[in-house]
Amino acid sequence: MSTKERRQREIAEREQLFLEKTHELVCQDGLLQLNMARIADACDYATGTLYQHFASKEDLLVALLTARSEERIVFFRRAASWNAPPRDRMFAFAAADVAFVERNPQYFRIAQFAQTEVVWSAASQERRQAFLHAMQPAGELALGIVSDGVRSGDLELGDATAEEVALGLWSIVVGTHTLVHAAGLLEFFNVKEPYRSMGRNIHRLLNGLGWQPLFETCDGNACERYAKRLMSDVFGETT
Amino acid sequence: MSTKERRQREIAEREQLFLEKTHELVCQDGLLQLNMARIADACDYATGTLYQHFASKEDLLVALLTARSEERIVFFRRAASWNAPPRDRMFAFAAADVAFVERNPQYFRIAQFAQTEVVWSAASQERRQAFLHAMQPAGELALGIVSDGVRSGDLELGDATAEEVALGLWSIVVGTHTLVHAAGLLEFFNVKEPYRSMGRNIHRLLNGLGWQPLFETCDGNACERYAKRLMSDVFGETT
DNA sequence: CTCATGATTTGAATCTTGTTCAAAATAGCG
DNA sequence: CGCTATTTTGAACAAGATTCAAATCATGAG
Repeated sequence: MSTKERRQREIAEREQLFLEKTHELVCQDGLLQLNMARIADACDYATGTLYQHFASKEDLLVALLTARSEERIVFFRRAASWNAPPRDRMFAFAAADVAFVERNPQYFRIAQFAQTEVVWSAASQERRQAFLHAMQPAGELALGIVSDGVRSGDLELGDATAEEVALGLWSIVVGTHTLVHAAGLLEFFNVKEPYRSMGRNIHRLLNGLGWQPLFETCDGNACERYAKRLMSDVFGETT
Repeated sequence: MSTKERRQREIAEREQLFLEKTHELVCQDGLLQLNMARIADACDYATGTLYQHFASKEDLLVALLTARSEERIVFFRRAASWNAPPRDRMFAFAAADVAFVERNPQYFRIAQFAQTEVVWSAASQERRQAFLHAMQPAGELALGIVSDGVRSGDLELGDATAEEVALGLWSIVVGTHTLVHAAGLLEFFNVKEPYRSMGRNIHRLLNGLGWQPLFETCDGNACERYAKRLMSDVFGETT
């Protein structure tokens, strides 16, 4: 039935609209002010209609995260497909998430909130699953870079697994985001330029893995230049 | 006035009671079920009385975190005062937080939730400040270990700062906690035994810093033995 | 001991916001 | 053009955070 298909499309479009407006509202007034009635209002629909798409507010938040994740994956993809040695691509991969979060500060806020037990467990199974699937390419890309490193002979895993290496970077990035976003925390502990420090610590971790070519972190200027070049080469003009 | 002092003490005691019962309720029924009326009820006080201590639910959560932080600091302190080379103490420091969180799974849940923008910004300035001050010893201990490393000649900072080194460990630990607590995430990405991987990655980071004596992470069994010994030596019997 | 006064406590009332569902509107179809 | 099924609506409901007027209690003077 073509009418059925049209209907399907209309519903999908409306869901997009809801998600986009929600994103707008969050950007505008913050997560704190977000409420279901306001979202429905902003889209000129009744609250009930909103609930035909999302089982709960939590569900909507996870869906929003999923929708916006494609954009995040674009950054990862760009880092992974950089024409550079695997070690640089691995570093770029971590930098990709910093670049993304810096351009989308509210994304991390929502992610942090949505992945909280209270919110996460209140979202529907399907939405959570959809989020994980949306993130899957990121995992695959990361593991791909590690295998490239092994294949090219730059990296010897020994007893480690590719997942372990990826987890190392991932946890540094997630942890740094978390600390950066906890207002007042890093200032209190006298940490300046956390992302710059993060970059150097990632270099150290990769050095510690023996991933060739090793990178000299003692020279602050060199680190600086490296980061600059990477950012312009990989995340340069587009978007 | 002695009566005034007694009153003061009584109020402080009541605040303790509120915090303890809240903690109990969270452990029992989870953060999701927590509500102000129930807390007041469980303590045989009216809701209004609860609000004389805490400006809001968020305020109470941050206060709870602060109260329980002393216990967390105990773990850090034990690691920092371990009779071992600075590098081992640094490693133990990170392990301390894992040991603490494993024994207090709900602490991290609350911390994660409370440090979310939504909750954190809804707590009062004073409570947030108090939390940061409660955490201060942890920062000082960490920096102390780094300086010990430098003083003993095991570590050369070069252009790095002690804060940067501490941030590296801190972000790995926080990041790993976060990933571990996001239900289903690590399973989905096929990561097994995240804390074990975290330990090895921390060794690699410290190796990458050139912090002597370097630790060979290629031998999985050696890592295992090291972690075992550390746990029993440092967090052995007590508590 | 008694009463006046101020501080504290109480819990019902209020307000906000997420969620539901009966009624109204709409669409599809013979 | 009706008839029926589906969708949309938004007022009603529920849950829980927060407030505040009234009640209670503590203190101290007379």
